[in-house]
Amino acid sequence: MKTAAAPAEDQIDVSTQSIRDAIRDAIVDRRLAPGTKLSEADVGALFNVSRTLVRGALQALSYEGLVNVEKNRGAFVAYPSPEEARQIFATRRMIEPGILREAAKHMGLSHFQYLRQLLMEEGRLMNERGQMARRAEIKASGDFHLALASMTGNAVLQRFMDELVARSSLVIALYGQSAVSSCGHQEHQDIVTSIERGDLDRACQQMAHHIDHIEADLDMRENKGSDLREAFRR
Amino acid sequence: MKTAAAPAEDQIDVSTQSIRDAIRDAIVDRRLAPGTKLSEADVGALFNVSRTLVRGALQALSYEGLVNVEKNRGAFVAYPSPEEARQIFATRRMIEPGILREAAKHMGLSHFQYLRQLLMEEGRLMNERGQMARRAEIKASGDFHLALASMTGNAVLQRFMDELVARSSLVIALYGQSAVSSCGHQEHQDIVTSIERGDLDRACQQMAHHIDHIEADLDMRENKGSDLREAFRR
DNA sequence: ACCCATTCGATCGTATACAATTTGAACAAC
DNA sequence: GTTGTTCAAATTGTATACGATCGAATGGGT
Repeated sequence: MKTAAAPAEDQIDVSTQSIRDAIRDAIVDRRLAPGTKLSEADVGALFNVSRTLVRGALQALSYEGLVNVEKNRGAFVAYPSPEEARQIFATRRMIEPGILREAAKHMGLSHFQYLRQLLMEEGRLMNERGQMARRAEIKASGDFHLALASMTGNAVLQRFMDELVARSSLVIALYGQSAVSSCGHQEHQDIVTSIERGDLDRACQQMAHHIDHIEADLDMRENKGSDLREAFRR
Repeated sequence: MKTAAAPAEDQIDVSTQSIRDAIRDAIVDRRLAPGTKLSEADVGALFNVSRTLVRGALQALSYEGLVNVEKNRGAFVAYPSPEEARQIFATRRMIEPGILREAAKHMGLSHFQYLRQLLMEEGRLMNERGQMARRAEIKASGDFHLALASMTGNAVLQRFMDELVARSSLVIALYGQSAVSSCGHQEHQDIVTSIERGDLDRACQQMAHHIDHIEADLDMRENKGSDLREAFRR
C-alpha cells in the first residue's frame, strides 16, 4: 500500500462510477500526487472491490487524461508535461469565449444569483489559510467555469469542460505559484458583471485574459525533485 | 446473434483497442444501425475474445458517445436525438474556426499538399455511385476536418474533434438527406484556398457556413418507425 | 570491482465462473 | 380479448483464477 487517499466513508455500494469519482477528486484535490502509482490491487483493497471494477475506473480516468496507464506496468496519476499544459490552456482559450456567449443566451436572474453565490464562496475561501482552503479554492475556481459551461445547456461542451477543468486543476497544482488565485477571483467577478451588463464582447475579452493570466502564473520549468524518476520513466 | 457486422479479417491478436476501432468503424460507416444491441457475448464470439475485452471496448465507445450503455440491459449503438445533434454541431461551430486559425499557424507546403490530396480523393468518391462510395465519402469528409485538427499539434483538440466527427458521421447517416455532400466538397476546397491565400478571416467564415450547411441539410423530424421505443427508453 | 545473464517476485492481461437482474412467455383471472 | 402473475432463459455485474510480462535482485564470469 503506497498511499492513504481514500475517504474513510463506509464503502457500501461502491461501483465503478463512485471509484472513478473518488480517485478523480483525490487527484484534482491533489491528495494524490502526480506520478503516484495506482496499483489495481491496492485501490481495490481500499474500496473493497475486485480489480475488475478498479480497472474500469482507471481506464475511464485514463480517457480523461487524469491517469496514464502504461501497458503491463500499471496506472499512474498523470504528470502533465509543460507541453500538455500549454495545449490544455490553448484549448480553453479557444472554447471558453464561445461558452460564455452561448451561456449568456440562456441566463436568467436565477443563474446570475447562482454565479454570485459561487463567487462569494470563492472569496470566502480566498481569505482563509491552510492547505485545505487552498485546495477548496482551486476547486471553487474551476466550478465557476463549469457553471458557465452547464448554462449553455450543451452536454457535449459540458463534458469537454469537465475534462479541461480537471486537467487544469492538476496542472495548477503542479506548476502553480502561490499568488495566482486572488487575481483570478476578481476576474471572475468582472466577467459576471460584464455579462450582466450585456457587454459580451468585453466579457469574452476578460475571459481570454483571465485564462492567459492563469497560464502566465505557472512556473513550468522542469520540476520539483521527483522529476528525475519521471524523466527516465518510459 | 443479431448482426453480421464484423469484417471477415483473420482475427489474430485482437485486443480491446482493435475491437473498439472495429466497432467504431462499423458504427460510423453505418454498417451497424443506430439502436442495434451490442450483446457482449455476441461481439465476443465475433472476435473470439472474452466478454472482458468486449466490455472494455463498449465502455470506451460509450465515453465517446457512440454507444449507450444501459445498466443491466446492455449496450446499444447510439441513436442521437435531434437535440444531441444540435449540440454536436453547435460545439463544432464553436471550435472549428479556432482550429483553423491554429492549424494555419503551423501549416507548410507539405500540409497543403496533403489537404489537396484528401480533397482529390473526396472528389473522386463524389462521382462514384453506390452505398460503398457514399460511406467512403462521408468518412473522407470527416477526414478533412480531422486533418486540420491534427495540424494544430494540439492533442487535446484532436481528441475532441475525433469524437465530434465520429458523432457527426452518425448523425449524418441517420438524418442526412442525399444531396448534401457535393456542396460540402466545394466548400472544403474553398476553405483551403482561403487559407493558402492567408485570408484566415474568410476561411473561418467559410468554415462556419460549411458547418451550418451540413446541419441545415439534415432532416431531423422524429423518425423512422422505431422512435416510440426510443422516446420512452430511460 | 564491474557487467551481463538468470531467476524470482510482483503486477498486469485475459478468461472463466458465479451471482444478480431483466426480459419474455406461458398461463390464470377478469 | 385483455390484464396480471409466475417462472425460466438469457444477459449483465462482479469476483476470482491463471498465464504473461516486467523489474529488481542475485550470482557467476571476466
